[in-house]
Amino acid sequence: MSPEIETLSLGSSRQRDGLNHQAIEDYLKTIFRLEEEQSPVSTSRIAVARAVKPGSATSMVQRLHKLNLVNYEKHYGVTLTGAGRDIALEVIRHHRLVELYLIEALGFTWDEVHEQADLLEHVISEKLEERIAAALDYPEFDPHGDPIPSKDGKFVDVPTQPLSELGTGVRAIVARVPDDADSELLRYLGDLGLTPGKELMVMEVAPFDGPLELEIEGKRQVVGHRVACAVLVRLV
Amino acid sequence: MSPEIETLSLGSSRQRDGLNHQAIEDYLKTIFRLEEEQSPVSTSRIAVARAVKPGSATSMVQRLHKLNLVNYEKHYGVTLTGAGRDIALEVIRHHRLVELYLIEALGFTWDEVHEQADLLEHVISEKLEERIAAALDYPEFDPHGDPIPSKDGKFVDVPTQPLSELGTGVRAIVARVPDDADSELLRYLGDLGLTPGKELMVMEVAPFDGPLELEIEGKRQVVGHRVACAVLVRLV
DNA sequence: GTTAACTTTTAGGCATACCTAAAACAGTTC
DNA sequence: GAACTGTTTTAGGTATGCCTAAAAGTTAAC
Repeated sequence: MSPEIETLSLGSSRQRDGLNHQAIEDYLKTIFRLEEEQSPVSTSRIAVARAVKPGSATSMVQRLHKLNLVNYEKHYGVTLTGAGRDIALEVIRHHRLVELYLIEALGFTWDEVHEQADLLEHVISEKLEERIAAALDYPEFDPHGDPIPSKDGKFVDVPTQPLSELGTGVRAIVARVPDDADSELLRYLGDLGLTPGKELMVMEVAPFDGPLELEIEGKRQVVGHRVACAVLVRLV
Repeated sequence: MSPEIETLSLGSSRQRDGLNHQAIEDYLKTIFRLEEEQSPVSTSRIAVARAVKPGSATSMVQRLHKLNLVNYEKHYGVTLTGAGRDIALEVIRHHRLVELYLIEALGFTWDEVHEQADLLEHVISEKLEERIAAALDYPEFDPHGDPIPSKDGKFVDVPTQPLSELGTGVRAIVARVPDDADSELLRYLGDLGLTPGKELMVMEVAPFDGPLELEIEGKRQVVGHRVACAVLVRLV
């Protein structure tokens, strides 16, 4: 690791060297997520995901490239370097630990935590991260079912598929729900019982992207197609 | 309150309007503290306290003035407006609540919390602030003995004096220790038993700013003059 | 192979928050 | 009241991270 990269991974470095690492960390996190969908990542996908103009994304990518945090070839795409991935995973680890902590220790509901965690993730020192992880007994998943990377960058990879793709009669367990969804959707999912770990059975699937009828904890529920797309499940 | 000020007091506003409120909040906090010592506050005192050049302090003061957060007359000095004071007190409340929380809930020691709290204080939402305060049962003092302002901006004002000013035979209770001191000093004070709430008696005072001999919890301790200046006490 | 449609990059601007260096000012001394 | 001293302000410059608008590049259609 070059000296700059070393500095980047320290929580309090913003104070010392004047760099605003929040923007860098947010871009790396975005690129990591987009790479999971498809790699390499185009600058336009980054622009859309970050809600900035294409030119802004390109110039930030060029900066990340100079810092050796991404591989970048113009008109082709972007991938994270090892150093970039390390930082992305650390920020994601902070985010997911904080989300779980806010719920477990401070009584937040799962629809409230995402925004607050987006702010806190950038200012968590190594020590605080460790204390939070210890208080939660080193959890592997956050409240939305997303895996929490360990300190060495490893995390559980559960193969999942959208609930919307299941056929009638299939049994499955809710694995993940979107963590950045608006609160409305998460509260709705919570009311339905569609939370990570819950077992469900598909009773009926209406054609042409119609609603699904589910049985969850003995209760029959009907959910629309768009909602079913957002919920990832693993088969029993 | 003008619309800008309203926005300023929201924790997540940095995301929305691109303003970096951290700098503004830090300046307001600094001015609040300096006003307690002496009001109005000169731009040079601000520059020293914030470890920036005089010109930088002046230009930020001019900006705060435009935002109606400070009263400012050039070559005379700066005072906080009501709106500026509100923001300063909110940030201070966050800082002190977080310091106490890190110690009480996450096992930090009192010499470790200041730096982390300086980062967290700017990203605590109203809701998180409330949950932390509730978890601590709405405390009135932080671990260093500094009063925690309530939501409506009120806080306990304990009249204190430096330990170094006491005469032989005087009994006193430790009220406050510097919260931004380096960890070394705080650990040293902790080892001596010079923590808020502890009762002490001055056994002997050496002349010419010499050391003091104290009795704390039945043990005799000798502390140097510079250390005694840093500890504020109230008389029994 | 040229054109059209789209994506991507470049060029030039703006606000924040710092810097340095020089000019302006205030308060004191002679 | 003129000169000196130290403080304070102004002027001009840098880096970040966004913007808009125009240029350049890529891909697909004809």
